[in-house]
Amino acid sequence: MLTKTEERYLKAIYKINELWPSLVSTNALAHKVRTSAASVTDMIKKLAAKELVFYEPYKGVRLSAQGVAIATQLVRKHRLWETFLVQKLDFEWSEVHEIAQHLEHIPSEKLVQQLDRFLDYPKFDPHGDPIPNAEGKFTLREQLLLSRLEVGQSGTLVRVKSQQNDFLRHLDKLQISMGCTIHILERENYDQSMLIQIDNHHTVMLSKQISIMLFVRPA
Amino acid sequence: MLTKTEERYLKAIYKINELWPSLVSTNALAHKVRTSAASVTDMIKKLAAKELVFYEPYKGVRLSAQGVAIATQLVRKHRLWETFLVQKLDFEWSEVHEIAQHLEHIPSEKLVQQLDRFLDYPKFDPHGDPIPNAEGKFTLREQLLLSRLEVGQSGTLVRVKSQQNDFLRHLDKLQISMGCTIHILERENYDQSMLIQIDNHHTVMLSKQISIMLFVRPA
DNA sequence: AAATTTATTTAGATTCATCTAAATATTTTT
DNA sequence: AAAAATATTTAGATGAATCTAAATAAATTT
Repeated sequence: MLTKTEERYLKAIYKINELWPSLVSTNALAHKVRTSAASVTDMIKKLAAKELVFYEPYKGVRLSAQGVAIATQLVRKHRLWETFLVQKLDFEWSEVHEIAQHLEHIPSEKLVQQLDRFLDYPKFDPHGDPIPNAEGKFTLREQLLLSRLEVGQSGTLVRVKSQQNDFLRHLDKLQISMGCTIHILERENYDQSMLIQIDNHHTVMLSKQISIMLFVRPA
Repeated sequence: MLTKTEERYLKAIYKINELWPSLVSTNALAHKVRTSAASVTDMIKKLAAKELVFYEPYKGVRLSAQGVAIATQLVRKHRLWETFLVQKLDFEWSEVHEIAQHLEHIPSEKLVQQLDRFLDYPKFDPHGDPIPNAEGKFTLREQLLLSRLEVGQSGTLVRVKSQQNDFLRHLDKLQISMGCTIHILERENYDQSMLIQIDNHHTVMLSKQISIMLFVRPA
């Protein structure tokens, strides 16, 4: 049985590796779990002793097959709970990440299974992230960074790249929500900001910073 | 902010005190939280320093008003989660206690509130235990130990006194479930066992041991 | 009331996850 | 390739929750 902390590290390694597929550095991991590099080294050794990661001192760490399996189940639980909180308990998408961080560590195979069934086996969570099934498999959708769309093109918002509270609440303010249609009206060359129209309705300026955080399915 | 362990102790004191309204002894508490008396003494001092309990060395411990408030909220969360697991996720009443032990420590005021709403403000959990509301108040129903009913009398099962897995599964086997009608047909004098009829249908022998674990509302 | 038994507390050690500071390895700059 | 900067590991300490063993207090028995 793993401690909550061990699970946190495994999932952090998984997530970093998802973005940057290579050995995960001690520092990157320390940043992700908000602790010191020294603590990370300690924990990595523990996980290596349990054969959940492969570790080469000074080089970095990567998950073993077993480590991947555990991390995937954590991601599954996290995303199912987020879906539950939004769909059933009327939470905002900006509120659920933190609570799901706790819920994902509740130990019960049956709980996840029944939750999945209760939600009718959702494939994506409120942020558009894919939900692994019981076997750890998940669907990848066609997706493209909004910043890559050309002027004149349109896309449907299918995923956001950050769960940060203030980022999501900013999107709320702009009335940008999952599934909305975004049409590119203009693009400024000097700062890559873009003028967009949302759901054929209102028009807003989007900074590059934001446009690289949104995934769309091109129309 | 309290640790999960501190919360466990507070709730344990609350529950022991509920059954035996007096100072809670170190040993009783040690037994309840399955640890040593020495550990309990340590923890009690910590809780006393936080003014959540009043502690007299060698005499015992009792909750302060603040301690009662926290314990009551834990009971509330525990019972709401149990209700959720049975009503929404199709768990058996014998399976939910352990999972709820974990869920009750998830920190989020809004989570409890929304869960309560989602369940439509239930007053009792699957074992018939009253669910405190957000203010900590709960309803007491008229209830009587089944063992106190006379031959010829009937009652409706409204509460069970234990959450133990094997006890509840034994009731399942006897087809005794919450809300069923129990009619006393005979009582043996030498061991206080009773012959009962359930829902005007099948007939079984109940040992005293079991009859003192069931609360009924007399018909 | 003294002796014995039982309950409780104290003392000292252990494990987990963390920290800071110092040492060492690696990478980058010059 | 040497120097400087950065990243990583080691060493030693800390706080939380636990343990065992020993000391002490309270309750019970004789």
